[in-house]
Amino acid sequence: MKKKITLKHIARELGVSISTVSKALKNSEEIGADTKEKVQAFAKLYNYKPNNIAISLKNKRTKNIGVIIPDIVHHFFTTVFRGIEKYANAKGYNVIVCVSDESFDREVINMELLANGSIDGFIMALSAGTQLKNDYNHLKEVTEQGIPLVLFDRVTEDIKCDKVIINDKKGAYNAVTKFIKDGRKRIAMITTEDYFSVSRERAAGYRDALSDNGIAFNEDLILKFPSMTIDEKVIEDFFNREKVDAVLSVNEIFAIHSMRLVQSKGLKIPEDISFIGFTDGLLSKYASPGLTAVAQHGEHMGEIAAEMLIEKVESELEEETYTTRVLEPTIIERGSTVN
Amino acid sequence: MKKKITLKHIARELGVSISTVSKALKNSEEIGADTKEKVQAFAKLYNYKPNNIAISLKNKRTKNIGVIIPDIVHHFFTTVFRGIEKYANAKGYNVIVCVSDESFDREVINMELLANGSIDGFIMALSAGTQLKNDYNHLKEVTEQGIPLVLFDRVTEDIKCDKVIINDKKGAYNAVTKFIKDGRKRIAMITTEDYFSVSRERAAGYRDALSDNGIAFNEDLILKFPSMTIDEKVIEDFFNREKVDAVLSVNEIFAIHSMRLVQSKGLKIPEDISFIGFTDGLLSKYASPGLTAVAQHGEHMGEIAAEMLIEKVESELEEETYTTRVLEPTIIERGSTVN
DNA sequence: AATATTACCGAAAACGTTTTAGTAGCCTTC
DNA sequence: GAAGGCTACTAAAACGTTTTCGGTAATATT
Repeated sequence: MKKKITLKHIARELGVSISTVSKALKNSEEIGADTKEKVQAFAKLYNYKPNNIAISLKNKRTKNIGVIIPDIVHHFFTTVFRGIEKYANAKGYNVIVCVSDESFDREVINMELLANGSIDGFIMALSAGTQLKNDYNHLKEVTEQGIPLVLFDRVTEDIKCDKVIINDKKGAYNAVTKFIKDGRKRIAMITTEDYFSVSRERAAGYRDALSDNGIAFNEDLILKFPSMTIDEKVIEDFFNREKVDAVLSVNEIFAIHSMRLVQSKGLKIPEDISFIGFTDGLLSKYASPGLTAVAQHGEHMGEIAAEMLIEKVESELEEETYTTRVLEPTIIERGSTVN
Repeated sequence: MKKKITLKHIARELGVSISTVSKALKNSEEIGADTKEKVQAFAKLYNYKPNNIAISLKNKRTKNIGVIIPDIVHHFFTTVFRGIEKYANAKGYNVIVCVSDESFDREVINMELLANGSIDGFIMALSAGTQLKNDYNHLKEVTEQGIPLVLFDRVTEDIKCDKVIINDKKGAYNAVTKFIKDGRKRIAMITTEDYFSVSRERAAGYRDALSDNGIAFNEDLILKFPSMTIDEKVIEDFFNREKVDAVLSVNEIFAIHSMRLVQSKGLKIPEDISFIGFTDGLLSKYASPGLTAVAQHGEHMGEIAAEMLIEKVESELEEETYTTRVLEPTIIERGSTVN
């Protein structure tokens, strides 16, 4: 087993001091040409690579960024993650991921763990538990320590930091407007409880689009699920009870389930009823018919988040200016709506 | 901004030595009760948390494990990752993820980056590029340095290390056997080129099942794609040319595409043609009809990989015994096959 | 009263690196 | 021939811990 070689080993072997070796490897002007050559050759021969941990301790910079997301088996989050990873990697940063599993406690634990020197900054989307509890002290602590933080997608007004979100309201607004243009009258919305910031925004867009087009808001056309899990029965009851000709869903799963259900009842998509779902994921693409989707551009969002974070990490001055980047959603039209 | 407090600060503030503070916080017997109390109270008040980096440098243990996967926006890999993260987290480890993007070069770069002290061990699935190039020197270097390595799913015989795979051959064998039991005669296989270890195994299982049941292998019924991307036209030609009544696909995407195609040609699933796909992901679940799938139990695989790795990391002795865990695949029956 | 024991605490090294502040030795220069 | 200026190097501190080894009182033992 070849053990890792250090500056000390090289110094001893070559009969010079550690500082000489360090400088020689950095091609410092202070060191004579022959010594430099000797050291560099030796280092190459023994494949010397500086120890990251020691450098981190010295510079108080880890070149790691911490990402905390509610779930990793989730198309949107992985897409954002890919953007983060890509950008960070290109800038020489590594990414440490922790999954909060939608739990407040796990979010707090993971944050505290990473905040003790392991990372230079955080990128995160709030867990459901945290949004429900509405407790952001763990975020506050971190920012007060001067650790940069970027929130994406699931954000909160309560914390002053950089944020990047998509214009969920506008996404919903555009989707509903499209339905109306297509002549739809009874437009339903399938959503979750309001403690998700995104659900709130989308609901607002839905209402605005209706009222801007002179359609009365009808509470009966809103189907709310308490969590991300679906109750097949509830969906069935809803579609048996209400006559709807268009459905806006806050996620793919709800949309796909509903589509299958109405199809099994003999309705034709998009002739009898059309669908638009949030998040342009695999399911939307491969459903039959394809599900028209509000694309959230996760990868781009991730890149921007990483860019904002690294910018803050590398800027020495601690300005207290925080910006929120709002990305524009786009509608990807597929077979579930008339084009 | 509250800066992080260190042992030195506490020591100076309380007029004791650093070692005393360190020991007091560990509740050492060497320290007097009143001093301990004083130190602990002060530490709690100022929310002292030891610096992870310093501890890592001291112990030569980072409590980080490096995961390198070909793609993160991929259901199977994220599932495995969830298993890894769960187990590792429970054991007090963090996970650093790097994405090779199926590229040999990026796999090498990421490995070298992490191998310089950032992690205690690796868990990885080989990139397509690496398998194609058949060059495993970067893995060899790492293992020679005594850094534990666990390969999963996409593995190689050329490296001596712990591995965890599913019995791909048996998965394919069982799937094909099921087709035959259901009375299918012309069983096609949609796969990728052979340099993926998994594709090779699955092809072997396919052939074995045929021959064990006295069905002649027919090269014409094998559709091979050079990569993960699909050419719609090629699929169409294939199904126009060959009359098949069952299809085994090495992944979901190929299967879903084919299903949509044959459905558009008026064939009924599963009456006229049945389908089984590898990887029990979202698409299989939500396709119509649902796609019968060979489940790979990714999360379990991830847990096992993490368990094997941490076991090696924490065992001082460097035994040279490596084991390969083979997980059994199971078939999840859905509407794409007759039950 | 001399010695042994205990309780409590501190100094210092170590992990591997970077960087500041020197310090030799040699060469100019007037 | 002394002052100054280079060149080429080294010592040592620092980052924040942990841990070993001592050391010094106070107390206990003979």
